[in-house]
Amino acid sequence: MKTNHITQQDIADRLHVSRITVSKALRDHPDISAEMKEKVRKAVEDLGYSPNLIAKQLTLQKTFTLGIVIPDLENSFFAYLVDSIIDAAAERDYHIILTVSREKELSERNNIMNLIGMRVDGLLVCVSQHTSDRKIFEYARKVRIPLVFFDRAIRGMGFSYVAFEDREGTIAALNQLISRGYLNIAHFAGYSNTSIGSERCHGYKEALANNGIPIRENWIIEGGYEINDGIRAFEQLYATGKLPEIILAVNDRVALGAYKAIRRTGMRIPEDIGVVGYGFNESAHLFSPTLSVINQDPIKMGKIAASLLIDEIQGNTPSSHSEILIQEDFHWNTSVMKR
Amino acid sequence: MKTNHITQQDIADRLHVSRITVSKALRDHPDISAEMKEKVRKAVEDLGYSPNLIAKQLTLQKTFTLGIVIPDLENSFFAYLVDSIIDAAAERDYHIILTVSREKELSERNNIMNLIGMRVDGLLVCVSQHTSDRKIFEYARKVRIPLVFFDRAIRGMGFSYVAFEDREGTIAALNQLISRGYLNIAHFAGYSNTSIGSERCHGYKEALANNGIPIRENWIIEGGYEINDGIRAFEQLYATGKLPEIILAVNDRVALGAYKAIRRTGMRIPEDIGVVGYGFNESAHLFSPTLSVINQDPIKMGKIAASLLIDEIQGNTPSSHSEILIQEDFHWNTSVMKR
DNA sequence: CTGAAAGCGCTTACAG
DNA sequence: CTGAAAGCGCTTACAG
Repeated sequence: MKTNHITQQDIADRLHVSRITVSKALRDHPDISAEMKEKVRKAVEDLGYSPNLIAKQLTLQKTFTLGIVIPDLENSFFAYLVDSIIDAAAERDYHIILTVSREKELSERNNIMNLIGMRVDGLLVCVSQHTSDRKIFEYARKVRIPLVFFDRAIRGMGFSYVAFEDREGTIAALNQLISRGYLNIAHFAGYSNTSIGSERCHGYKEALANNGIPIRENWIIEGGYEINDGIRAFEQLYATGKLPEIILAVNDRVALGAYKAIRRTGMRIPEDIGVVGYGFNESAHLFSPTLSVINQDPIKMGKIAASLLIDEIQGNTPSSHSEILIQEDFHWNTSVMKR
Repeated sequence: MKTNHITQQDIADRLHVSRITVSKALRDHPDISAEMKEKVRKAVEDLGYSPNLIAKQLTLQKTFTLGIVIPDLENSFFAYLVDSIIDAAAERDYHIILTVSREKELSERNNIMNLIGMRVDGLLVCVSQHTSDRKIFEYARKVRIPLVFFDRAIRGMGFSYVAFEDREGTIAALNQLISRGYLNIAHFAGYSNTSIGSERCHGYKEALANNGIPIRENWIIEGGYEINDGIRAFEQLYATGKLPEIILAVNDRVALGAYKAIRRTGMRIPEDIGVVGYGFNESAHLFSPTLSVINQDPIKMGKIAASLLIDEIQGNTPSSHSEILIQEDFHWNTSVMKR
């Protein structure tokens, strides 16, 4: 069964005018008389006309659509982020086509090609963990499609980038903890070949070094971003015999894994050991005790990335290669004892 | 700065053939010689040709795109759902345009109109809580666009619908609890004018009635789907003086609110009071103690809804008005003491 | 104030 | 094996 859409021609036929007249009336062109516009308005109503945006896009060579590429929607950080991108885009009359790479480089590539094929006006991408080939981004560059990276980027290609001031945020948070007397802090790290993993780990090391605290290599446990990685990391740490006062987990899923593993040993949070993660308020409050976090606001990031991209699309930007770093602040919640 | 896209004409020019030849070669048409196809393939590579899907869609009168309308992406149930729709759609070569209504009827209407304007091949919608006007859905009917409701629907309009077998699932779960001796069960209900709220509440009442347990009206506390609603409900219940053994919360956010409010009183879960919610494993395991849930698998729902819709689009379906109910099973986790 | 022409980038019968 | 014609539904100068 075919769908049943009315065209401008149908309206024109009914009113015995040309379709150009209808097109103009619809866009409130000064050429057209008020009476004619009113007639058209009525016919639109009666017939249930819905303008074919595809045709409009082809004609205008603009789609008013943004393509998003994210690694994973099941991570609530990204869900909030996408939600805020949708809002920010809608405010400026853009739609969103959403694609998910599932952290696979191949899907990422296909998604970007498809989005370019759909002629989205711009691309918002958070690269997958394993992306190493820059070819697809060189292609994006070649066809001159505006592209903004957020949260995770391929650097040095001249695309704009929105990220958190991760290293600074880490240092500030740890300084605060250290000044309260917490000198024994371990780090469950991500991978050092991702910008997030390496920035956070560097921040950790720098903070300790700045405060003259020696770094114990077996207190830095590298290995992934999932719940199980947090469990494994704690087990490994536990096996060393000597436990820290606080664990700095590279993200909230790893922190959750740490919670689970800690509980299994019978230890209590925060009395026996404290946990600090990176995250945002809504997700920190799903933990009990509520997770202390170096705060990363996905809503703020989404807004900034979307408007940066739209500015580039509309040519409001001086440089098309801005790098925006969002400040982080430490939220001291109940997963760390107040001192 | 304009984008820089190659067209079939550009390829034709370079190869000194007509664009029709190129078009045919690209779709592997038998008309075209193997050598010519090879030449075209090479030119595509060299020039970086990316087919303009907009033009293709206009010509074919098909977009291979599904429009999604959900109330809220920040609810992880929906995030998982959308993710699984994206996957299921991708498997059959469909894209997704995602819109979020934020539970507002007006946004919902605008989103649907836009999606129809974009000429998506079909619509997947979960109606907002407050939708009362059917006009937009009558319009969808009129233009004959395939539409499948999921999770929440406007009934009686002849659209297909995928939902959970909520009442049965509730009854089965409560039977299990009652047979273990839990006779005092309260219900934090949603709104009775939403299908979810009323189905769950009916299931609750029926289960008690079936087991000859009198219904205490002040143990049914109606009022919303958010964390704060759960907090408020528990405070109200607590004020009555007489507490149940188990609280059946209408969803996981309300359950989380109950957790928080319970903790504030110094009571322990599950020793002093148990909590049961509706949800899915991934979200239940974010709770500690892990939440016992009447299981609702968003991934299953997404897959079913997407393939039902695509079947309707492709005309593989006998009736375009199927109603699919997904079975629920009870996951007895640590938020209720084992008896 | 109204309309004819050309074009956006593609595909699909139909000829040759 | 290759191409000319018509069309998808819209918009935008340009005439009248």
